[in-house]
Amino acid sequence: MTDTPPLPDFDLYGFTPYRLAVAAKHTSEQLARQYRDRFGISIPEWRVLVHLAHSGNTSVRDIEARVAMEKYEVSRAAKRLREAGLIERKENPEDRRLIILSLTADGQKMMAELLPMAKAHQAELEKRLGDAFKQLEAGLEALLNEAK
Amino acid sequence: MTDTPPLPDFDLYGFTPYRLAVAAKHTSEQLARQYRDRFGISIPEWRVLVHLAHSGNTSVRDIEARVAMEKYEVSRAAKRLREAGLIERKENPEDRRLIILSLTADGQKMMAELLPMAKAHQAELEKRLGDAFKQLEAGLEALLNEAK
DNA sequence: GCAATTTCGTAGCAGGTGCAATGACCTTGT
DNA sequence: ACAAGGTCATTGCACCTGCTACGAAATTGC
Repeated sequence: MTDTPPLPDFDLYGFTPYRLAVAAKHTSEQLARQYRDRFGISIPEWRVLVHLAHSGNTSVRDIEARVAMEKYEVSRAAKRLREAGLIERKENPEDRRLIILSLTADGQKMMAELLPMAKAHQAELEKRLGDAFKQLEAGLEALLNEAK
Repeated sequence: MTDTPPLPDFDLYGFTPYRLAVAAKHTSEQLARQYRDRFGISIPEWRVLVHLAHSGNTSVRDIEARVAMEKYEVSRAAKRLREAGLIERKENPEDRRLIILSLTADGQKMMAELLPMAKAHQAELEKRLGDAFKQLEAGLEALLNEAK
C-alpha cells in the first residue's frame, strides 16, 4: 500500500451545480416521461413546441436565443417534429436564409393537451414546496439574471 | 388559413423544471469545461472521482445510490477512468459480484488539483449571489429532501 | 442441498449529442 | 457591381446515453 497525498475535503452533496442538476432531473422526469410515453416527444422537442405555442411563427435562430438550446439542437428537434407532422416550415421571402416554423393543426391539438399538463405540474410543485418554492425561485431569478 | 383552437397561455421562462435545467447548465458549464480541457474528464466521470475521493473504496452500486447516476453510467464512467489509469478495480472476496473501485496514485494526484478548483468555483458562486444563494439553497434543500 | 429468484455489473443496440465544417444566402466596403 | 466577410440552418462524424438483456454470483424458499 503506497501512501496517499491527502485530498481536500469536498462533499458532492453540497456542491450547488450538482444539486441543481439533480433537482432539474427530478422535477422534469415525471412530466417528461408522461409526454414521452403519450406523444413520443423528447425534451428538446418539447421546448421547441412550447416556444412555438407561445410565440407563434419563429426561426431557428429565434428559438435558439430564447430557449437555451444550441442551434443544431433546435434544427434537429424541428426536423423530427416536421417528420411527425407537428410543425411545418416555410421560407421567409424577405430573407431566404431564415425559415419560419409554426405548429400544424395536429401540433396545436397536441399542445392543447400538453400545456395543461405542464401547468398542472408547475402548480403541484408550487403547492408541494410552499414557502421553499418562493425561496427557490428568488434564488433562481438571481442566478438566471446574471447569466446575461 | 384554417382556424386554430386557442392554446392555454404558458411561458417556458416561468417553468421551474426549465429554469432549474438552465441554471444547472449555467453553473456547471464553466467548471466542466475547465476540467474537460485540462484533464479530459466528463461530468459523469467527475462525479465518480469525487465520490471515490470522498468515500474511499466503493462499489458501482454504492456510487449509483449516492451520486444520482444510473448504474450503467457509473459502470461506463468507471471503465473510461480505468482506461485512463485514474482508478482501479479489485474483486470483493466477500461477495464476488461486487467490485471495489479506488483511485490510483495518478487519480489522487489529479483530484488534489481538481477539488480545489471545485471549491473555488463554489465559493465564487456563493459570493456572487450573496443572499440569493441562501434562498436558492433553502429551496433546493426542500426539493431534494422530498425526493427520497 | 438445490432450483428459483434476486442482485451486481457489463455490453449490444438504436438513437441522441457536441463539435466543426459546409452550403446557401445576405451585407458591407470599396 | 462584386469580392470578402458574416449569418443562418443543416449535416457528417465520433462519441455518449438510455434501455434492455445478459452472465455470474449470491440469497431465498422449499
